[in-house]
Formats: sequence, structure tokens, C-alpha cells
Amino acid sequence: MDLVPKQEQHKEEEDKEEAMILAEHGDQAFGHAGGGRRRSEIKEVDFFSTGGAHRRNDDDGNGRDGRSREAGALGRGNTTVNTALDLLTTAAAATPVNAGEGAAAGAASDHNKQMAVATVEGELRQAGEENRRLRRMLDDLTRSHSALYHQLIQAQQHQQASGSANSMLPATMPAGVQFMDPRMAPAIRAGAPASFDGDRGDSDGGSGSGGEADQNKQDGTAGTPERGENAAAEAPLRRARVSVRARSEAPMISDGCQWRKYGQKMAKGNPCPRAYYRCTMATGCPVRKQVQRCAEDKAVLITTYEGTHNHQLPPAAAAMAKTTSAAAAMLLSGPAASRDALFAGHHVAATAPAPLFQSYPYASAAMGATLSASAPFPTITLDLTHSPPASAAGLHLQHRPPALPAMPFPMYGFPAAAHRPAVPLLPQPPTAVSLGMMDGRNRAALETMTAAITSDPNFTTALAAALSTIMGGGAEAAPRGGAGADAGDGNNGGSGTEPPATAAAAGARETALHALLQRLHDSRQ
DNA sequence: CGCGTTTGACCAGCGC
DNA sequence: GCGCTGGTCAAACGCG
Repeated sequence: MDLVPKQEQHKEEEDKEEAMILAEHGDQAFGHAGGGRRRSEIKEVDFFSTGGAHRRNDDDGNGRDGRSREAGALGRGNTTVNTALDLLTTAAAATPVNAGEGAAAGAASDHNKQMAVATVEGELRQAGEENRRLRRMLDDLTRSHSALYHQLIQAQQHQQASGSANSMLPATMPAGVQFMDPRMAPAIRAGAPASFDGDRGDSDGGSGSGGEADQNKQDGTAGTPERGENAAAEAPLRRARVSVRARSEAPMISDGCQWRKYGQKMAKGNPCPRAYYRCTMATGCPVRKQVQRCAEDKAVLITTYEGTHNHQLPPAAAAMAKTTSAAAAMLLSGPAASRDALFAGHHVAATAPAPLFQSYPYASAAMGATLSASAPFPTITLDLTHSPPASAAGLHLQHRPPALPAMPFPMYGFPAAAHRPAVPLLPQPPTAVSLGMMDGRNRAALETMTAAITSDPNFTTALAAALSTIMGGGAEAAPRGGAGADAGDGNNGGSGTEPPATAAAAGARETALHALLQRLHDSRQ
């Protein structure tokens, strides 16, 4: 698990990124001086698509070639943080000055040019200060995360020392992380910081070789140590389920995986049939899901996930898997008191160490998550259907509005609180965007975004990536959309009717991220 | 013809 | 032990 950014292999992209930043900021500055737009509008921030993170508008004449796909690894887990933001201040400032030197046609013209240059320099200084401030925030976040992670490792070690080998892993490992992405387990147990692992879950997710390897994992005694060593412990945990409630007219929410329907039953107390799907992205993948419409509100689609993927996931699928894994982790590692109360009558395999859950102080409330005590298995429900009313205009990006909206949806508070418990980011009730008011495409994209942001074990990295992306300038709202469109397209099983994310969804993401940043900023003042 | 869906049958767990 | 329910299987069917 490499928290260390892949700086070497992405250096070239970063260099190009810096050039892009320069161009854009220069454009902004002149635009401002001339009464035009103050800043280039950020059109899309895509955390997940293969190319979206670096996709941008070509208005500045620096259109990207095919390398953007490769560079897009940032959204899939490239932990590279563009920390070269300050460079634009000095480098960009030099450009207009030089441009002005050779154009001295007259005294009045010179004066105007000097005024313009002064304005530009002021703008650039402001931008530089803002960049530095953001970097400080990022550093703080990184430190906070490291501290929390250290707590987690300590808890693991403590558990390992005091408990049996079998009980250790389920007790300390977020179950979903373990099962949804077994590759993370060794690194976590070794104390290595987890990284936004989307890059590994996507690159060859659908390749035959990967499938073979996955099959080996599946067929062998253990593709990963924990599968073999903790087979007994896995059994109960695998029964944990994560249910996602979302308003959708589509027969199935787009989660990036391939599913095959293997059954349908009429469930008691619900006129709508329940469909059973199993993951077909790899042979033998044990993950299954149930899809059923809510009896009370047929517009609400209830998707329940169970099991662990034994294969690599495309970005979109990884995002959803992370959502479920985070939820499962919260479910299985939550504070004993509340969980036991909720799960009275259910046996939960292990008790989570307090430090682990301390990093999720608001998780349940923030995510709108509810725990079911009546379900046959421990089930956590992520209710994405309820959210305070808000203007749909919140979907549209307002570039640094005076008063940024609150978190677009409850889950946004989760990571902030998770990794900066000392900063009261969450207590405010969520307002802004109601998922229930969004159309299916926006919602799917937002859910995907939510997934990555809220469930990523290394939120700092995710935030860093997002910051880097945003600071990189306005990304083009590509027609194919972000949200792992590439990976999300060839999936959805037979009912793949959900379109890729839209620009509106990207706008929502931007707004959300701005809100997050604003809260971080406010919290520090 | 291959693949995915449909649908009735079968099985296991649970409560009474 | 029996019945109910959830979950899965597998043959039949439909579609491209």
C-alpha cells in the first residue's frame, strides 16, 4: 500500500498540469482585468473516471491528447498531489511582465499595461496565498490522518497481543475493506498507510489475466492470507450486508459491476418481487446483491450487497464497493454499546477497538445509516433517499460563493469527521442537494462520488487528489462523463440502462467539494 | 448458438 | 414436526 505518490511516473503529467494551471490563471487574470470572468469555471471534477481527473476544457488551446487517459489515474487512486501550485505565482507572473516590456508604444499605453500587470500580479499573489493556505490545510489533514492511522495500528497490535489470531482480524479490520479489497489487508496489518486503491482496481479489472489470477485466489486455499488463516472468522462477517436505498427509476443502480440475475422471489409483505443477482465480473465471485423496490415507496430502490469481490474492480465498482465496505466496517466495528443495542439478538463476531470507531464519530448519523436488528444478518442501510429540501441550483457550481452550501448530502460529513475528529465539521445538519430530487443519472454519479469520498480509507489522499484536480483547473464536462464511465459502461449486467454521469453530476461534485473545502477553511479560522 | 432472464422446484433456517 | 420464508438451482425460454 503505497501512500507515497507515484511522483516519478506522473511527473510528466504534473509538468503538463502546471503548464495548464499557468495558462488558466493567466487567462483568469486578464479576464478579470478586462472585466471578464474572474476565474475559469471548473466544469468537472471527476474523482473516478479514468480520464476525468485530468480532462479539461480546451479553451485555452492546450487540449489534451490520449495521454489524458493515462494521466487520469489520479481519479482512480493516484495519490499524487500536485504540490507545485505555488509555482504558478512566480512563473505565471513573469509571463505578462515580459509580454508588456516589448510593447511600449506610448506613455498612456505603458501606463495601462503597468496597471494591468499590477492587477495580474495582485491576482497571482492572491492565488498563491490561497494555494499555500490549501496546502497547509492538506498538511494538517495528512497529519490528522496519520495520527488516526497510528491509532488504528496500535489498536490492531493491542488486539493481536491480547486476543486470539482468529479474532484479531475481524475485530480490527474493517470488514468491508478486508473483503471488498483483500489486497489492502496485508498492508494495513503491516501498518502501511492505505492508499486510494482505485488505481489498482481498475487497470486490468476486466482482463483475462486478472481473471485467472482471481480465479486462483478463489479456487486456492487462499489468494490472500486472511482468507486462509481466518476462514472461520470470515464466515460470520461475510453475512454482514449493506443495503443502499436510493430513488431510482432504473431497475438497478449502476454500481460498476457486472451482475447476472439468478432468481426472483416474491418477498413477504412487499408486492414487488425481489431479484437476486450475483457478480459475474470474475468466475466464482461470491458477491451477491438483492434488488427490490420499497413497499412503501416504489420509487425507492433497495439494493443489498453481500459478500466479497474476489477480483479487481473498475473505478466505479470500486467506489461502490468502498461505500459498502465502509458501511460494513462501521457495522461490524462500531462501538460496542450502540451496536450491541442495535444488534440485540445478533451475534457479531468481534468488538471493534475503540480507536477505530473514534475515527467515525458521526458516521452513522452523517451517512444516514441505520442498522437493522430485525434482519437475519447484520445489515446497515445507507439511506440516500432522504435529505433536507434544497435548491437544485446547488448542483451548479458557484465559483467560491460567499456562503457555500452545507454538505450536499449527509455522507459528506463522514470523512471529514472521520479524519479530523477535533474539528467540528459535522454538527451542522446537512442541507443542499437532495438525492431524492435528483434524476437517476445524477444520483448514480453522486452516489459513486459519495462512495469514494466517504469510504476511502485514506480520505486525505482522496481529498488531496480532489484538491489537486480542482486546482489543476476547470475540467471539461466530457460528453462521456466521468464517474468511471469507461468502466461503468460495459457493465450493469443485462439491465445496463443507466447512462454515465453528467455534467450536472460533476457540478454537484464540485459544489460538494467546495463545501467541504469551505468547511475545512472555516473550521480553521 | 451463446448468453442472459424467467420461473418453478428445491433446500435450509427459523419459529411455533 | 410442521409450515413459512428466504435463498438458490437449473431447465426452459427469449433475444441478438
